[in-house]
Amino acid sequence: MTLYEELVARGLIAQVTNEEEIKNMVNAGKATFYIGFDCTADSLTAGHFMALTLMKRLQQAGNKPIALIGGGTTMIGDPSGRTDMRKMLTREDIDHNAECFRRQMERFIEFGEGKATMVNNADWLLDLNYVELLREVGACFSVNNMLRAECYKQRMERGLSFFEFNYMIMQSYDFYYLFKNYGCNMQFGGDDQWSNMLGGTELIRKKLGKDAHAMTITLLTDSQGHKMGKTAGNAVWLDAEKTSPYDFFQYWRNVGDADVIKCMKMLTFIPLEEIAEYEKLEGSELNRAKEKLAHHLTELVHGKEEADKALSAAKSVFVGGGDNADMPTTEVEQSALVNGAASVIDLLVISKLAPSKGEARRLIQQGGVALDDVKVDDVYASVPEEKLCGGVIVKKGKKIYHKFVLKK
RNA sequence: GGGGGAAUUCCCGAGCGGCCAAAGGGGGCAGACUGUAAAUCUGUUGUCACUGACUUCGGUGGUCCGAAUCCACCUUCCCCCA
Repeated sequence: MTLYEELVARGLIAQVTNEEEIKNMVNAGKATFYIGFDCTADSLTAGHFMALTLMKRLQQAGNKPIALIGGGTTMIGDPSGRTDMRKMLTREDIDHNAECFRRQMERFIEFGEGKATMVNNADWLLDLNYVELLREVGACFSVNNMLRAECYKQRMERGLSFFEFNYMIMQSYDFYYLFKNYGCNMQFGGDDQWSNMLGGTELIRKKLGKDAHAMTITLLTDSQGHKMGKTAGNAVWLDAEKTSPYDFFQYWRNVGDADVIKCMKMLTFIPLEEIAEYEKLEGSELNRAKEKLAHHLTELVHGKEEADKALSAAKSVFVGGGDNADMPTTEVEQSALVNGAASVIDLLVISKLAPSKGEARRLIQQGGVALDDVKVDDVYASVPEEKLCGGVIVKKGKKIYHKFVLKK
């Protein structure tokens, strides 16, 4: 099976400019492609992850990846599919975020001479001269067409500033710049980037009379059409500090039945034949597939050791037995004790299991909290110091377990 | 430049002087049912010292015994005319 066939089989490809040419180029390892990452946060997310795996797949087949950090474009913010303007970030924030991205990517993609390259569009975008740019590039864009672009649809209803409107031009310029200076002949991106990417191929055609290609990756959505990689509106981060390996593992362990196989195909490097085996599973047997998915992804992002730990911690909690040493744990300060005991409400708040005392109280009232597997029915319940020394396990809801130990 | 609207709790959206911590929906959380799934039903969803108090309705001042609701100014956005 050729690389391109595999990408199709995994359901990764959404749209392409010219399938035949792209297929041949990619299969032959002749593509130099780029994917842009806007650094609006200090860590990559599960959403970026698919793009990273794609870069890796292509790199393995001999193609040359360019990871573009959007130090310049982030100064504007992509309005695609958004209903409101992004908050403006300072240059310092952006530089910091770009650095964080670089570190995370380096663990995943091979950079270096003859391998992947990393560039930052701040290096060329920030020095552009306005009038010059208008004459050189602006002349190539039709406002009429831009307004018709899918990515601005939503914003047309609520208002789009000229500032953000320019995002497409910046992104197109990136592609043009990389084409000229790095021989980059293809761009990848999320499917929501399609219009922006076409802007680039068009610019290259108009300015240089050459063909460049674009290809978008299917957006990973669950069976209800929601974007995956978020919990309650919060991103699932690749940074262990922001999303612990255990939580990362749990996120994938908990995907819906209808989504496991899709996730396996799109995110993992598990061979398709093996996935086909998992696809035969039904009902509760699918839990095996979920476990595999979660372990595989956690291993890719955090390493085998962390993945094993997360698996064993999850097993100890949900199946019994196993080792609970790696369960998420909070060390309770001596100062949190009142009369030699820590109230359950305080524990819930300290560990952020509950955002406020009121919420913690409600959780207990609704029977959502258990202490060492015994339901807590008193709002004022507390854990005595002796017991806390040995460690207690608090269960919040059905799936969240957290260990508390008194800090020595 | 002229005219007309709008800003409400996580989101959408009611409220238009006291009965408003603010309807309804979405989302979240919890309970029941389950397979760490989905669907469904129920409860809950500002903070705290929780039968009470405190802080919230774009911002700042004002009117009033009393303001999310009225007035003035400011900020941002939308629509129409140029």
